[in-house]
Order: sequence, then C-alpha cells, then structure tokens
Amino acid sequence: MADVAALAKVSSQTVSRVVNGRTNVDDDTRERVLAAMGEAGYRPNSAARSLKSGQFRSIGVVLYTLSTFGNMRTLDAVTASSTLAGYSVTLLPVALDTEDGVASAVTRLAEQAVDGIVIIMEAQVLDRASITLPTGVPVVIVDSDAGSQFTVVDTDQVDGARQATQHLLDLGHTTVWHVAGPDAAFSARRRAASWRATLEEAGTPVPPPLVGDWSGKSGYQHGLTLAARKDVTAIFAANDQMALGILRALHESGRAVPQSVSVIGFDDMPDADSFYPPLTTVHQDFGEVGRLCMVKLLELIESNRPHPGATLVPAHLVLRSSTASPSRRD
Amino acid sequence: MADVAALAKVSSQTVSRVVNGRTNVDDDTRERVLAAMGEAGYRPNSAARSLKSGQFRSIGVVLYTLSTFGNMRTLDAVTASSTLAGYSVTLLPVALDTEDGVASAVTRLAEQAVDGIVIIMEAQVLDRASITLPTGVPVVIVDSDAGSQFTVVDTDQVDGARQATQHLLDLGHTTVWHVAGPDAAFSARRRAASWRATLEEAGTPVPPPLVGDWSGKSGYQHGLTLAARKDVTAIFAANDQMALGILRALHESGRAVPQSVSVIGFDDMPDADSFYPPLTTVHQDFGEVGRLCMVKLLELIESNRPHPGATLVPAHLVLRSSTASPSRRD
DNA sequence: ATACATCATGTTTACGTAAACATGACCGCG
DNA sequence: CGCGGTCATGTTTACGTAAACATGATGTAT
Repeated sequence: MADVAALAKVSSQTVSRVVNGRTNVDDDTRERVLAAMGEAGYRPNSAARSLKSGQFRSIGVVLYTLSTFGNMRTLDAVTASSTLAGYSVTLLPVALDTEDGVASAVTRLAEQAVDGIVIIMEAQVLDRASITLPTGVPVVIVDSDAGSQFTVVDTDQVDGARQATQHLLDLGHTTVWHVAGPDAAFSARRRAASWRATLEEAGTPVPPPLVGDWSGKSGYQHGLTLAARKDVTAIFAANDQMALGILRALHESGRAVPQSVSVIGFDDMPDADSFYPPLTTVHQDFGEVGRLCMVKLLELIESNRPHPGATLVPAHLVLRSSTASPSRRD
Repeated sequence: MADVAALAKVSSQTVSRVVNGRTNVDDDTRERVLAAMGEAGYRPNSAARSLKSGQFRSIGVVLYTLSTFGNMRTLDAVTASSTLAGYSVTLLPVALDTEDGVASAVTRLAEQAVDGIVIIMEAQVLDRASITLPTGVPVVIVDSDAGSQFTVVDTDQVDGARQATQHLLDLGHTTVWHVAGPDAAFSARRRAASWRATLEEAGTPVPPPLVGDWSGKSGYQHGLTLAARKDVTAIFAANDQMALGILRALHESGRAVPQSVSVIGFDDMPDADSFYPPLTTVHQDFGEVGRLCMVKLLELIESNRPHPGATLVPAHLVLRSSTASPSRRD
C-alpha cells in the first residue's frame, strides 16, 4: 500500500479511502490511485484488514461429511447466500467417530478466522462437541434437536414424513412399511417417529421398521426382505438412495412398482425423476434451508446475542410414478 | 494475549512461545500460562498471526457449482487432505454464465486470504478468467486442458473412456453408442474423443454421439431414441446419472438390460451399484485427485515457482450387471 | 576462578490497514 | 472582509502477534 501511495503521490490513507470506496476523494486523485494500484499489482491484505476491523467477513461451516446429498446441497446454498452477503465460507470438516476428531475440530474452530459458524451435523456428535463450542461466536445448526439451546434451521421432517405416509394411506394401502435411516441420525429418528404417529392416528397397525444406513445397498437388502412378503404393498424409505435400492430389490423379485408395491422416498435428489419408475418423494428445499441459515447467522452476528429456537422449512410431496392404489386381490 | 500474560505474570512473548509450542519455556511457566489461557478464554487471533507471518494456512477452492457429484467428491478430498496438512479451506463460488460472475470471482480471489488456490472448473470458464488470475498465488487446476500453462491434476479420462468402450467391444458388440456430456465440459469432450478413437482403432463404424447435459433426464430422452433403434446393443454414457436415465428409457421401451442392450457409465457414483441392474461403470478415484491437488499445491507454495504439467489419476472399470455379450439374433 | 556457553524470559519493533484527529484550501454568508 | 463550514488530504496511532535482540541467571570447561 505504501508503494501505491508513493506511485500515486498521495498518502497511504488516501489509498485506503479509494480501496474502501469512500466518497470524499477527488476524482483525479482516485484515478491516479487506481492506476497506481494496477501498476503495482496491489492486493489488499485481508489479514491486516481483519486485524484492524475485528471482523473477518467469513463464516465457517462445520460438517462431518460432504458425501451426503443433503449436506452438499445445504452447503451449496449457504455458500451462495454468504457470497451474496459479502462473506466467504471456510470449511471445517470433522473426522467423525473419534473423540480426537471432534476435539481437534473444536480446537481448529476456536482458532478460525470466522464471524459465525453453521453446523451441519448429527445431534449425537454435536452433543459431545457442544460443551466446548467457543463462546462469543454466533452459531446456527442444521439437522439437530438442539433448538432449545441454539438457533436451528431445518426442513420440517415431521410434516414431510407425515405427508408421505398419509399419501400412501390415502391411496388405500392398509398400512405402510418403513425403511429408516440410521438411528444415530436425528432426521432419521424424526422421520420414523412421524411415520409411526401417522399410522397410529389412522388406527392402522404399525409394522416393525427396518433400519438402514442411508445407502442404496442397505435399501436393497431391506427391499429383498420386504419383497418376499406378499402383504407389503407400500414402503416409505427415509431417503431416495435407499428407495433406489428398494426399487432394484422389488424388480429383481418380480414385484411391479407401483402395481404390486408402492414406494415413496425422501429428499427429491436430482435424479429421483430418472429412477425406474420415477420416484414419488418428499421434496426438501435445501436452498431455502441454506438461505435461512445465513439470514439467521447474520442476525446473530449483528445483534451479538443468542436467539435460540427452530425455524422449519416446509417440505412438499412430489408425485411421480412409484405410488398407486393397491391393486385388487380377489 | 496481554490479559493472559498478566494473569500468568509473564510477558506476552512468553505466552506466544507457549502457544506456538516452543521448547525453551520452563515447565512451571508453561503450566501457569496454559492455566491462564483457560481462565481468560484466550483465542489466538489468526488475523494478527497471518499479518505477522505472511501466511494464512488456508487454501481457496474455486468452483462454479457444488451440485455435480464429481466436484463434490473432489472438494471433499481436497478438504480432507488440506486439513491434514494444517490448512483450512475457503470456498470461492463462481456465478457461471455471466461475465460479471467471473469478474467478481476474480476480484474476490485477489482479496482472499489464501496461500494457494485449487480451481475445479470447466475449461471454457477458466479461459475467460485465467488472464486475470492473481499472480504470485500458486494454482492447481482440476478438469481442464490448461496443462501447458498450469499445474493440472485430473482423472485419466481418456484411458477411462477407452476401457469402457473397449470392454463393450470385447464383449462382442459390433459398435458402441455414446451419450456425451455437454460440449462445454472439457471432460465430456475428452471422453467422447476417446470413445471415437477407440472405435476407429477397432475399425468399427462410429455412430453419431448424442449430446446430453449430465442429467438423468437428458439421459432418459436420448435413451428413448436409442431404445427405438433395434441395432443399438451397447451404450456408453458419459456419466452415471445419464446412464440411470438411459436404463429407465430402456426398461420403459421393453429393452432388457443387459440381455438386449448393454449400458456402461462413468464416475461410479455411490449408488451406481443400486441401479437396476447394477451399473458397470468407470470408477474415478476422486479421493486421489483431491489428495494430489494438495500435494502439488503444497509443493508450489513451498518452492514458490510455477511447475506446469498434468498429473493423471488412473481410472478403472467396475464390472457389474449392466453389460453382457450381445444375444444371438438369428 | 574466570570466561564463556546455555537457557528462560523480557523488551522492542514491525507486519498492513483504517479510525481518529489534524491541516489547509476553498466556499458562502453576514 | 472575516468567520464558520465543507471538503480533500496528510499524520498519528493501535489492532495482536512473533521475530529479533537484550538481559540476567545458571552451568561448565579451562
């Protein structure tokens, strides 16, 4: 900056003013400074800027894996929103499963140059880490039940699972089987609970849920079990990937979808409409979730005090070809 | 830090020594300082640290979208590697399609607090932006043909596409049809070129490629076209998502896979083994690509001079159930 | 015993920026 | 014509850290 100032024959303060777009700079001077900046290949030093201002114009996103569709879409949306707001995004991956991983993540967290943090993490991991969350840094959480303690944004999982289950009941199925996500995942538990509640409300018997791990493979395995039972006519999979595996199992077992068995998923991942048959599923608006995360986080950063509570983004059913009324059996 | 120093009754310099793990500190003093740090809730200020050291311990990842499987996996791997190396990752999204988007991305790029940059971007966008890439910042590029100018890491697309095509020829198919990715994508062009070259080498006729947009939907549409042609017995899709759409089109058209038509994909996305039937595909080792990106980038950061050239990560065929020898037609 | 390492610790300084304050030029109004 | 006000610009300072240098205490070899 000193070089630029010398080149333009002004003080460094004037250069600073030009860089920050202050109005009280003469047009001639401004142009001279801009030219000098180009000539000197000047790049503002964000470290010094942050040091002076106490702000980083950056938010951290903590996640334990990027490899699920939902996390990725949420991250994408958060990134887009934060960029619009002039914030950059720093990724803070957590090595799951190990106490070390969580501990080192928290350590790194405390040292990161961020104004706020978005946590996209299962509740169970959070429980271990939350105790030592750095104080004084605003936090917004996705996919968790920590709503009483923190600001939480999430899809309305309960209503989504209810819609899926009710849709199958409305079609005339006597009951709905459920292939659930892993018990450790809070969203999986919520979807399963809502499925159960919906069946109970309708006064229909509740078949035992089959617990998968979100993967297509686990869906396939449970799908084989379900396909072998003639009384199964409707399946609610806790996500689309498992639904894909279920479809494969049903096809291989000679059960036609939707004629013999109806299948419904959750997420509406990009290619759910290219499944065979195209999958009826619950659409999650990840973009909106990400956007709200940033809105909430910016509020927290500006107000500088906690504001716990959950914000739910509605989910809606997308009707495709994998669900139908049960065919008559006489 | 001054507070901590006062609490521990030492100078701030000693606190700094403890924080940085220098050995020349008395054990008693060290413990006193650590206790004071805990008491004061001290968090090192990374901005000041960067200002002093001239390093940020951070790398930037430029991408134009997070919503393709490959980009996501690459980002995941880069993040994992950089975390191991003690670097954090800053996301720098580019709004595609608009000159503004590219320009503003470059501007932000120049201001970012990063020691190096990984660019995961189509070549065409890069062409427009590369001119103004900030000088003096090491850059590694994925998915691009800029190898002569920059350091490039990528999957060996050419060999992967060759393996896929050759596998189908080896099974006895007289030729292989290709559903390509968008022309704008360099990886799509490379796969298509390699498919064509393999067919020409084998002396088989080269059917006109059908150009999709990576989506399952576009695969479905081209799949319908191909399904209607009786002479089509083998299809090479440029990615798994399009292969999924092709499978759907074939099923709906009554063409059995693999008995009537063989289908092969590219990527080996997580649920390719749950397609119906499980998809034979070309496995890309995104983890290795991401790891190599970091290795190369750290080399560049340390040596401080450019080192252009491409590093290719081998791809390998994963045999599943969607390919078979053509059935005899008499 | 003297001189000279070795080691823990303290003091000074600079990194690049922008707020706060200072300066001086020019304007309009009574 | 002089006064306060506005405006462009310059000067000083502080942000939190760590390198460089300084100090003083202890150990050790001759």
